[in-house]
Amino acid sequence: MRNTGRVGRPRANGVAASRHDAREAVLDAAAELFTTAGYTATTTRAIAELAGLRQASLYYHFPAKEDLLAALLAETVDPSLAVARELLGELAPAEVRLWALSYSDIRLLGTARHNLGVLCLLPEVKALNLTGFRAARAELKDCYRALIAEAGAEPASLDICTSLAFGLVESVASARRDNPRLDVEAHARHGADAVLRLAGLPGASGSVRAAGLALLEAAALECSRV
Amino acid sequence: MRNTGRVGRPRANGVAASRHDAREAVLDAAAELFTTAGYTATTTRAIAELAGLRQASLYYHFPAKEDLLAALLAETVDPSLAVARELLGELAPAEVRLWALSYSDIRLLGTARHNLGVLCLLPEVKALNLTGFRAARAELKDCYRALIAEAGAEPASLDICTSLAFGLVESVASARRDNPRLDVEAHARHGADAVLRLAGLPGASGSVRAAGLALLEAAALECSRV
DNA sequence: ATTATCTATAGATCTATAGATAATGC
DNA sequence: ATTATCTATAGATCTATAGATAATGC
Repeated sequence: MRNTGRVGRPRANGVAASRHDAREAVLDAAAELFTTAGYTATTTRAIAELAGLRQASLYYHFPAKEDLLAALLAETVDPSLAVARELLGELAPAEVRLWALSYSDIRLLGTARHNLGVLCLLPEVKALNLTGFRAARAELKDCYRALIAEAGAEPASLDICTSLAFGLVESVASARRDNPRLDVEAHARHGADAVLRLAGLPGASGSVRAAGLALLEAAALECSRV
Repeated sequence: MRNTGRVGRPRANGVAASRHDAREAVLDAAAELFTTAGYTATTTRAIAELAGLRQASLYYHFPAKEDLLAALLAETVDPSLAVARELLGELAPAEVRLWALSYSDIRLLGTARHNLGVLCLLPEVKALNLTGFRAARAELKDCYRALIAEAGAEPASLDICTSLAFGLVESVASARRDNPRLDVEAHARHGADAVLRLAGLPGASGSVRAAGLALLEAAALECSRV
């Protein structure tokens, strides 16, 4: 063959893609299959087929199947963590920052391609040694804890409040799986309201919402998606 | 060998168990491994080893691996559904019944052996054809919806409220995995309070708690664990 | 005869590696 | 020479079945 414009042996299916695009296509296929069928239940052959190349060719882009999962998990938690770190340093009241963080996280999880949020809940994530992701998720949870504490919830139930808030936010992944046509924007607003209420804060007054949205927009934090 | 008191060829490891106990041991082993490693990642060999018999002997008790998962899922959702059906027929205010249902479900999920709640979140459950479980879980969710509606939440957000409440209740499974020493009783009380608050109900006053607990005790609903 | 197990294995995978190949780049 | 793929396959599973076996029950 001549002049496909790409180096390397052509694909069996004829499609040509840049190195970067090939990598993305593989990740995209893995995301779809991992989220719907599960990690172990998804074979490298199925991923390759969906991505348009042969099974063995995956290993040119990723050293092992586990690295696909690691890359996708990072893609899920890193943007959330970036927002959380920014918000921790802002001057707005803790209540407003907690609302903004909850809203932003629900939105990120709800709009990410292929419902990547469910990956966080896979047992394989705990069993495999995905240290980087686990540390990032723990740090994110700590941000919730810090904001809840600063907003003045009674300290006796701080851990429980944090668990409940974090669980509520992450549950958008289940909700989205149960109902793929979920109204993510509404879910995010009501969900963030709910986080304030369950933390025992007056919250959910229109002013907190407005301040939270303004805060995110000011810092252009919503666009920090990878 | 003579007089082990059990019919059938003795086990390789010498332990004798009744038919019923053998079945329970297999389910117990499957529960532990499915919840920690995942369904597909758990091999029938590993289950058998933990249960104390040979891989092929599983198939005397269950026709296929999938039936193990189905049995465990039923064990998880059936008690919750039984409570929900009872509560729908009670005369107490919807607010109290919603509190009681949330509290009871969080407690059931939080105290069940081996954190079976995480099974509901496995992608395999959606991919495989576990019709019975899926129907039961949908009915349970409908009970939440009915109680939230009856308690007077604004109808525009009924579906979202229901998703959030259901997600918050089920999230005890993640919380328990993150922290195995979780205080389930406290989590259940705060979680049920949180469900009322996120539904926009005044709730969480001591009187609702007391009435909810009394309602469960009166109907002896908490003991309906399989 | 019935029961509950066992041993052995068929048949179908699955992940990852080895090494060939078909492009472009120089 | 370098790059990105391919074909082929090693080696290790995994689920489920076939058929033997070692108890008790009658």
